[in-house]
Amino acid sequence: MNHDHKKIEEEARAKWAGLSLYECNLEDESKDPYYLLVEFPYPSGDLHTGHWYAFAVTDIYARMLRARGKNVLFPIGFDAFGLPAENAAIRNKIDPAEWTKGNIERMKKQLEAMGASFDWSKEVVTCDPAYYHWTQWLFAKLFEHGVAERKEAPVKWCPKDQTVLANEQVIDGRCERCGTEVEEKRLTQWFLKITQYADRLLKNLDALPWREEIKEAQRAWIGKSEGAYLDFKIAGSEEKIRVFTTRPDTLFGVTYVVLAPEHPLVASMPAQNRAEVDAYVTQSQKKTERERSENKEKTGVKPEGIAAVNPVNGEEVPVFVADYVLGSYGTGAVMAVPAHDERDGEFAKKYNLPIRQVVAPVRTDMRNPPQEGKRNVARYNVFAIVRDPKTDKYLCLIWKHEPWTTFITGGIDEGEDPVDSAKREIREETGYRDVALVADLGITKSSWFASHKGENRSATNSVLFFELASDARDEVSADEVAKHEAVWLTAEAVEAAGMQHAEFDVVWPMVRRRAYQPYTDAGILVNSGAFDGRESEEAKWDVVAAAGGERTTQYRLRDWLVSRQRYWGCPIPVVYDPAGKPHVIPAEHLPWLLPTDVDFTPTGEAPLASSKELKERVTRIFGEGWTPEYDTLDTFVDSSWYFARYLDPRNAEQFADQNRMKKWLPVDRYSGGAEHTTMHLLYSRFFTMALYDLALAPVEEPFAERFSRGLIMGPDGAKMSKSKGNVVNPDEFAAKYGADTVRVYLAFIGPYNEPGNYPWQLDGVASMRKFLDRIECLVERCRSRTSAVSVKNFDIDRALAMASKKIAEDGDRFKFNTGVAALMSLLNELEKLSESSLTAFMLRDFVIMLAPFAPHLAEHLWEKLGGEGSVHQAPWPAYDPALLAAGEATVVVQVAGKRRGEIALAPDAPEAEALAAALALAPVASALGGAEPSRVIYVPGRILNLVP
RNA sequence: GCCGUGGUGGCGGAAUUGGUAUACGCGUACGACUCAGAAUCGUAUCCUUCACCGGUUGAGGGUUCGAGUCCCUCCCACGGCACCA
Repeated sequence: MNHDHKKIEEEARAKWAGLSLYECNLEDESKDPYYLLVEFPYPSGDLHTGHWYAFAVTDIYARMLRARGKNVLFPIGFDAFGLPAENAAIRNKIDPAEWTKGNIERMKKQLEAMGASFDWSKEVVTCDPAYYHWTQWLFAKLFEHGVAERKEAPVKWCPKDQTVLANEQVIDGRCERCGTEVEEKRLTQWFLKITQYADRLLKNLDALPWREEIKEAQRAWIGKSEGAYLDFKIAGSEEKIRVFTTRPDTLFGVTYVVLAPEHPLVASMPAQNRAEVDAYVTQSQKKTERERSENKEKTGVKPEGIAAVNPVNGEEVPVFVADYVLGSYGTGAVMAVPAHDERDGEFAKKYNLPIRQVVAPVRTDMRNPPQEGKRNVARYNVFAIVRDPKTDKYLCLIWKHEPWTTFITGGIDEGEDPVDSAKREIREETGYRDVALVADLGITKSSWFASHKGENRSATNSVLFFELASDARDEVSADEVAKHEAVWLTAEAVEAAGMQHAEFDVVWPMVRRRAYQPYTDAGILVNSGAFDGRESEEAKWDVVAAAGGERTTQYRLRDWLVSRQRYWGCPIPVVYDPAGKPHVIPAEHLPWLLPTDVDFTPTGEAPLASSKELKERVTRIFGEGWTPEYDTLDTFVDSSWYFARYLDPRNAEQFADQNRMKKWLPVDRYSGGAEHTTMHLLYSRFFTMALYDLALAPVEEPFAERFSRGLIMGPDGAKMSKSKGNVVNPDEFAAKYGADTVRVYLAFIGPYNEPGNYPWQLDGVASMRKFLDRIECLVERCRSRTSAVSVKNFDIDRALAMASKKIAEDGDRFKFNTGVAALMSLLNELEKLSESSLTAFMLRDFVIMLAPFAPHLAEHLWEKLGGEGSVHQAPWPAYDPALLAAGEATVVVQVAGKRRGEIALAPDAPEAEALAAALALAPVASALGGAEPSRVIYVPGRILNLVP
């Protein structure tokens, strides 16, 4: 341990405080603006490794960009509303505001000790009335334009705490606070209509240069599906059931219709067994989220006397009520097609409902594809699979003049029943005459080239599964014996044989389960009246038209429920008139302050309802009979626009100045945790888009780039947790080794541009301290460290130029690990120099490049080296680009792609020169064996490959 | 189950466009300094071999003068979604 990090850190902090180095002048036109944003923290009280990783490493980039001449906005604030403050208040009887304020003060000190170069003059705190004033104002704007609305909806309810929970407060179907299983309740709540923006939120993703996994997570969250509404009349009634389907092509396969228990028709339809239906509905509504997800066994009830009419063919089918259909998606009703949908298939099996196949899988035998110019013959075949239950083997034919193994197949004669013709073929080809049909596996279509007949076959196959009833066997004709031999194969042998059936992949899983399995892919329509023979994908919209349906698009995304029956949040700026109609609070009464005379022990009512002051305030301002809104806003609303407020945090007239937003938005780079790639990111995008439509924001998309960082694990490689006892407190390491050591360690641990997991390794931290000590030692060793005399050293100048380029480029890619590695390599080079050839010039360049990573030590060394002002005001080392290309390059010589040697050449040496030098190498000559290379591949400066 | 991302030494990882695989660091071994230890410094460290040769980026195949990188099949890990019709 060499340098005194405590003293160095204190001195550096004192120096920076006097220079106000990090305050961004938003109006500065002399430099390029760059908005670097990192997710603001919740003020929980103490910084943990996650905070260090988030802020210290992002700070490296902020400092790097400043040195590279950008006008960097690197702001910070606190996402200060939320449950922990309220829970602390309930537990310890303290004011959530006081609790939060104390935590913020403590965290500010820690952030400062980290060496983070945040611009504190832009600080925002979401629980500050000066901030939530504008959260409320924006909510009012959204309400005025119909983006916010009040409606009844199912919500999660904790029966013990007597309160509504946010989705994220429900963990495995239980309340995160008390562990009670949550229930669903219908309540009237405030929503933001994010679904109106679903399509734009989806489409814009294509153009955003974000990692695919982030975009895919958002796409999945939005969950777009295209389909149609179809109306099924209820027989003998004017009522109809509207269903949503993405597979109208399977309409002829509908054998029943299902309503969700919540569907309005369920209560009103004249079911003969009304009591039974009601009992089912009550029972399924009592089911907790947990029970529904744990037990996927399908249940349902059939309202007797009710039938639905298939709009395409007038067929009457039964109706069921079942909770495998969700009330909140589509129309809350589905047409069930058990032949082509897994869930319907499962339900139909349990309730013994008919399964009607209407889509036939189509396969082409790729080993014998149909040949052009050959006759096409359509056939109607049987395809019989026979299993012997005693031995669990399958009856197969090994062909004698063809390289085939097959099941038993054959043509169906005119007017013959497929089962009869299968039995006939089995008897003729193998002699077995006593087989029993076990399952009809449906219809397939296949085509191949029948080489023994010289024609293309296009077959419709009836696939039938039999079991051998007895070994009784007839004589097989000599003709058949000449063609193939009948053998019994185990399942493994069948799979290994590579059966000569194009549809084997579809049929075989059904055989193994001895039953038809729903076929969910596209194919050719069968049993579909006028649509028979058409491709399912192509015909689907024609079926919709024939059924009088309507094309439509559905989304998985629901409207955003923003009401919370909580105290510590932004009050929803709404009051109700004596008739109960909501009105937004006029702008002159904003901020609509959170009352302080509130009892926030959970009682089942929103805590604000206990405030006398709030009621009096409403009466005073709006009059007798007017009542307050008692709910507060989801904290995700607070954080959906904070990046705009950073641009103008003290503005009392507007949420942010339009010109500043024009100049600074979108955010250039947003760094955050992988856990926020769906909700927070989507909500922020939605907010920005909605404000854009209201001409309140200049951009549709708030974030040009988004980077998700990884997670720091405990030293044992497992996720840090108190119960595992592997929690690392970074402040202890900062105290022992210095903040710079922790910063460099976190930068070096792995790439910052991907969400991996990195263990906190004790030896690794110590080795970073060693690295910093070596740097200090080197500076001490430099005799002429304050000298202004520059001594040319070609190799070192080139090494500095390469490091300057590489570290900057790696920073742009958020790869600080390789940036640190470049500094280490450079240090290795510099350490090799004698004391006399070591100059202050090269060391100053080195220290400037070190400064983003180790800001305190770099400042200290900068002073030792006689640097002017602060190292954090020094420009990033410039270099002559010619230096990078200068000198000799190593060209690798390969013979037939194998490395045989290397030659030193000018980067622009001609091929002839390279070839001559290469042939002079003994290993190259011997590898060529004296022969002339037939081909020469030369990439100047890189490689010379000789192909014999 | 579906979608996405990834798989490289004992460990964290590097290889930016298809062009020297294993940079940088940890660990380990040996050596120097020391009465001794700690710290520090030096050397070695993918496998095989005394050395040359040969082999190696989850497994197998393909494209190419050349593949960690591109294509196909499979295995494994992590992340997201999941009764969404």
